[in-house]
Amino acid sequence: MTDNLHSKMNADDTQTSSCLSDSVCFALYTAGNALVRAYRPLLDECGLTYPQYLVMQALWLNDGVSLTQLSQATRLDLGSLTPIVKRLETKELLIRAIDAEDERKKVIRTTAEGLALKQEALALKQVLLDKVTLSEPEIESLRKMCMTLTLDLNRKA
Amino acid sequence: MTDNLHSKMNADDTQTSSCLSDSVCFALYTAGNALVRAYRPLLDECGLTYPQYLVMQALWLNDGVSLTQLSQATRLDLGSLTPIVKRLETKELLIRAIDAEDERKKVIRTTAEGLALKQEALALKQVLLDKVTLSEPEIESLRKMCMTLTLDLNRKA
DNA sequence: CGCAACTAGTTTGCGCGCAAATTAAAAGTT
DNA sequence: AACTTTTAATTTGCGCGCAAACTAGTTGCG
Repeated sequence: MTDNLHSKMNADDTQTSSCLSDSVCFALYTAGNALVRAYRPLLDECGLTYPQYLVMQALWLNDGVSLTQLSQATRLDLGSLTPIVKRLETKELLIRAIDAEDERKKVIRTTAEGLALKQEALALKQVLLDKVTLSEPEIESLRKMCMTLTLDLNRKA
Repeated sequence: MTDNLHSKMNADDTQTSSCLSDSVCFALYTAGNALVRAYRPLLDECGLTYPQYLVMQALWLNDGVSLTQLSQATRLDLGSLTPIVKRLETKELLIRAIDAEDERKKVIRTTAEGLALKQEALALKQVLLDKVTLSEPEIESLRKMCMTLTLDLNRKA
């Protein structure tokens, strides 16, 4: 095991508080980066980045939504989402139309080409899953704790 | 609870494999983003970004190392690290010297100013920790699973 | 010695992630 | 109807994260 930021904790770490808390931040940050990095070569085959993949997933579940709705579904910032969706439109995987009811809103709809990508893209999960040594209950527990953490950190108070 | 990408899973999710696997990716990615976002206003007081904070932490633990060693400690890419370290040098929190033994290597050393930041910066952890509703064992479990996942995903085979 | 192979670090290019400022349309107010 | 306020989306600026190309020392090997 190569030694990283937190693999060895000396005595005075207890002094500057638990050290656990920050260690988990480092671990989480690193795991997130590793995830996107691992997904990249797989998604390259589909011509997608990971955030773009998230957007397509959201649309496969729920098509014809506004940008704001898409932002809530993917938890991506609107300012991040606009260029991502534009790139997906350039790739002709979706279309951005103006909502007739409310001209501020856009209606995002997958194209046939975008829909066609669904089976291929969703199959990639298994490739990554096969590399992971965690058990299914552990993975589910990890997922739940990540979601709890996200909610906790997003809370204003 | 606002509905996001994976909070509702319909029947045919089981068809396109477990859906668990991908849900955990989404959760992990989102939690990582939430973490950095939550840290930002706190670290602003120290004039640091989260990756810059990681680098300083690594140096507080182990000063006078090469860029490559720093890359291993923080698990940050060398290409990411170079500009980060340069910015920290601009802020006069560290100094980049050339290793006399091997002129390819740089020796990164914290300044007095960089060291002075340690107590202030490490205290910020507690602020974030206070927002989190997970128990200490859960946090430790989360940390371990993230590290396992990182190792798994970085494995070549 | 001379030269190929390797290593440490930098640079480049692209796509985020997000805060802040901006634009334009809708809703509320008097 | 004329205004303020709110909302939806875009734009701008900056700092990553990383693959790929590059530069410049170092090592290995005949």
